[in-house]
Amino acid sequence: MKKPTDSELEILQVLWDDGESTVRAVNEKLSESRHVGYTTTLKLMQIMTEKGLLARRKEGKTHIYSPTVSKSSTQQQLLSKLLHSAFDGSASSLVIQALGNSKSSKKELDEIREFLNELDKKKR
Amino acid sequence: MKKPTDSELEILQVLWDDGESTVRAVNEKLSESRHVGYTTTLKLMQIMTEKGLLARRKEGKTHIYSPTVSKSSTQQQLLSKLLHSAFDGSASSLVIQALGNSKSSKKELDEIREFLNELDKKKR
DNA sequence: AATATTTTACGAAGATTTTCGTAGAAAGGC
DNA sequence: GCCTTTCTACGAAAATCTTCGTAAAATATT
Repeated sequence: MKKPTDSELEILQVLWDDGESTVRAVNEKLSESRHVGYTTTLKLMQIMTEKGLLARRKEGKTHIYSPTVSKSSTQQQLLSKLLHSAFDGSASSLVIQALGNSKSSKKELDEIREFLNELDKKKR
Repeated sequence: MKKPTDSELEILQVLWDDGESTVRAVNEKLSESRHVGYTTTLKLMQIMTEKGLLARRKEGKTHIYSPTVSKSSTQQQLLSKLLHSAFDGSASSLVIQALGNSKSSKKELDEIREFLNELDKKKR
């Protein structure tokens, strides 16, 4: 499956957050942060359906769209792309960069430590 | 500064690895992994110079190019973009995804743990 | 000096992504 | 039923990114 474009990702985010939605609903959500015409959103969602990123069913006169790809698998895909294109495939250097420049809370850092321990367990 | 495109990033990688280089050298490096015409690389590097991503000086008849942006700041830029577009700004979830799907060595994991401890120290 | 090679500059084609106008179909209100 | 609103389909313009052909300038070779 091909990587979603930036605009496509925006739409996926809305659908992951809100669940299946009409074009109108998605467009209104997007319009909160920037101007975007209704038919622009419509066209993108039609294209995404052709590509297989979205599925739709008809309800009355409108279509209701839902994602066919999961959030985590998409995140994985984008992350893996970045890992190889910008970090020479070194996950640890990516992770350290990510942590270095983000003000993560103590709680989040503990969460990560916990995760590291589990990984270790599996390794042993 | 605008995010480099995929092709631009490839070129930056060569220059970060090898240091300042001619178009020919960059093109040869790129050609190791995929076919790409000499003038294609030339054109891209000219555009990157216009954009301010590269600088060049003349030596004899050829130009010698060098990056004006650092690898780490570019990584940071791309990471931050991904963080917000795909991970709702949650660095910990990005990090956990990154670790979960990469087979990092014990040593790398320890490196990360070490980094977490330093972050904690600074937090206190 | 004539010829060949290398490099640059330019422009434009091709591909992809993003945007929206227009027309027509579908539904609802009067 | 007729008018208004909402939605879809289509096509194409605009923007960005990628690719390369061609020609001219600079240099090297013989």
